[in-house]
Parts: sequence; C-alpha cells; structure tokens
Amino acid sequence: MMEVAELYQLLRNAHGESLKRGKISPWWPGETQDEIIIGAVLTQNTRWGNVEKSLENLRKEGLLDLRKILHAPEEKLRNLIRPSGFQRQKASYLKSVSSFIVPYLGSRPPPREDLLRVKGIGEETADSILLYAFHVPEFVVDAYTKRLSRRLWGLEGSYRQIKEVFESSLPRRWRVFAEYHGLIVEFSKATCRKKPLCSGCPLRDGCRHFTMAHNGL
DNA sequence: TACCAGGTGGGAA
DNA sequence: TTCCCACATGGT
Repeated sequence: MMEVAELYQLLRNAHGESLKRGKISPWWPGETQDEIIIGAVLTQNTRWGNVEKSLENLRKEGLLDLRKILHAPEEKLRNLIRPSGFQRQKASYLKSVSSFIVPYLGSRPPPREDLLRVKGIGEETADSILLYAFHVPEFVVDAYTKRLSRRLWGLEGSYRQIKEVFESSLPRRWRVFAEYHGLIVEFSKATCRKKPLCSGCPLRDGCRHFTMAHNGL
C-alpha cells in the first residue's frame, strides 16, 4: 500500500514542474497576498481559467487589492468577477473577507477559527488562504484530495479526518503542505475522472500517469 | 446537450 | 451531524 509520504515523492517526480509557478508560494499563482486570497474565493466551484479572467479584470481596475475592494461598489465588483460565476455571492464574500482580513495583511495570520466565521469562507478556502497566503501549515483538502484518498486508501471521512491523515503523515511544514496539495491537483487534472475507474486508471493498477510517476517520468 | 470546475450557506431530516 | 440544493459562468 502506497503511503502518504511516499506518494508525495512520486508526485514530485511526475509533476514537480508545476510547483515553479507562484511567487509567494509553490504552485498557487499570484504575486501578492491579496491576489491569492481573492483567487481562493473566486475559485470556489470554478475552473481556474475562469478565475484568471476575473483576476485580470480586477487588476485592470486596480482592484486586486483587498483594501480597495472594501470601498468598491458591489455592483462594479459583480461585473468584474462575472467570468468566474456566482458573482452575487462572491462579490459579497469578497467584501466580508476583506473587512475581516485587511488588518492581518503583511502581519500575522488570522486564527483559523475566526476565519471560519467569515461569510464565504469554509474549511477549504480557510486552509487555502492560511497556507498559500500566510504560510501557515494547514493541509488543504479539496475534491481532488478526497477522491484520491478514497481511491488509494479507501478514506471516506470528513474534511477534518482526511486533513488529519495528511498532516499526521508529513513533516508539519507549510512548504510541504503547499507542494503536496498542488501536486495532487495537477496529478488529478492529468488523470482519469471517470467512475468507476476506466480501464488502465492511474489510481489502481498501473494507470499510465501513475506508472509515469513511479518511473519518475 | 449534459456535465463539470481548486465550495459555501442555509434549511430539512 | 449529515444531506440536499441554489448559486452562474465557460469549456468540452
């Protein structure tokens, strides 16, 4: 049985290149804390390609900045973030997140339990923000992580249970957590999503990609 | 055409 | 606690 720590090395061999993007943290694109936090909200149930369009719209208007979002008209925000969908919810979320998090920017990270009380921030978004924008070692469990954990190890647990499995199996360092989560996303996007597993699926018996990872290709 | 994407909130059971 | 659904857009 493949162990958690062992898989990390395999994924690094296969998808390590993807870790180079991202200036503040491995993998997550973004040049500022603000950009990462805004992206974390906009990517909720949304393809990253659509998020990029919204981020670019905000950048052009000088609104890739949480302090400015705080004072921007909500309707303007809605129009700018339209490409990433859920614009009513997400414009509202960006406001609530901004007002909470601005005092922490460039300073200490916000406590996780406080972040979770903010409208629009669930466990995954909270951990993404803490990990990628503030470098706090909180493992991010997303749909890819859940699926991979289920297929590889039969894990069916809650968010916190799966998070605990990863965190207890790895050195508690933010960079390890950041890389690992990014690698899982890249690996998952490159492999089969069909249910039940298609023949030759990576995650069970010799998927092409998995074999590639094994061979360090 | 139908389904999916780096989820969350709110209500019902 | 857990399950279900609305929320919106763009790509395949």
